[in-house]
Amino acid sequence: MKEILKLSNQLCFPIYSLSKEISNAYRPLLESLDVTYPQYLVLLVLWEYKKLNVREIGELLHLDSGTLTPLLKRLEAKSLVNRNRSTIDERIVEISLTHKGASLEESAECIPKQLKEKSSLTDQEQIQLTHIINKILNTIKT
Amino acid sequence: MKEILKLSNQLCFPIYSLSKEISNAYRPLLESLDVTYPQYLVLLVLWEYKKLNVREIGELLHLDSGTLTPLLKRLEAKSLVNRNRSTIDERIVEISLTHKGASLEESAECIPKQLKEKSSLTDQEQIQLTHIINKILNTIKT
DNA sequence: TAATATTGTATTGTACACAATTTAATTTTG
DNA sequence: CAAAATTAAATTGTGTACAATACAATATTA
Repeated sequence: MKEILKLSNQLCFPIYSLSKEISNAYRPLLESLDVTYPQYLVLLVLWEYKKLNVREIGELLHLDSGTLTPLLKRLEAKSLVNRNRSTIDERIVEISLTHKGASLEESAECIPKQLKEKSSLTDQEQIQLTHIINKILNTIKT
Repeated sequence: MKEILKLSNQLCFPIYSLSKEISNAYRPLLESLDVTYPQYLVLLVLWEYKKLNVREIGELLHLDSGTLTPLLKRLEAKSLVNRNRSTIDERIVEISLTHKGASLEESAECIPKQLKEKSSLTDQEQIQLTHIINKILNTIKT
């Protein structure tokens, strides 16, 4: 058995596991909002930027249209967002919050703190972690 | 706009992005083996442990039967693993490597180094990262 | 030992995630 | 200005991921 191929020697695996566990940790917190974790991320950027088209959301969240189109349709079905084709450039679909979607921000406010408590990290560790991850992200992109 | 809900203030998001980018970074390297990243993880544990049942693989990789059953069937269809129901306890399905699956380890040997180069991390940073991630993983599990 | 509980896997349903392709609209350029 | 190139979404197909459920086999216990 090649030592280098042992699971415990893979850097990728803890990251992969952690990402899944984070989604799982969000699930109960997002239940009251009736959204999934990726849907919550879309709401986050819409609360921040008010109005974005599909491409812009994809750039912010690193998601492509094959993921976003059905996800946004589900948010639309829940009356959380509006999907409107731009009249200036009809290729573009503008996504905006409905009143209901915008008002959900109030209920979401308590979520980040709850997650941070679950993570049990010190501020120092959180800064280190973000720094290292961003370093990888900046170089890994082909 | 609540500052705490800004995307850039979320710890979860870089982890989520990084996990996806790692899968993407593996894709071209795994193409020659004709496996996906989760399939590669299954092969990793099989190369290490030789023989595991479905439950054991799930515990090692934090995956449930709903994910593993079809994934293992795909590996079986590629003639990389055998699925055999245990004669001692017929509920158990033992997963073992075929000759082809075992021999793939040779070709995989070069992959971890290539990934590590893509990450551009120093050994020190890699240790820090693993440490912090494991700290979160140990506490986040409900 | 018969009734009950637990265990291990499979199945079903919903929701990402991304490659590849398609379609329509806009821009570029010859 | 028309042909070609580019752009933005949507669609299709494959493959995870997980909750919930089903089901059969084994273990427990009254």
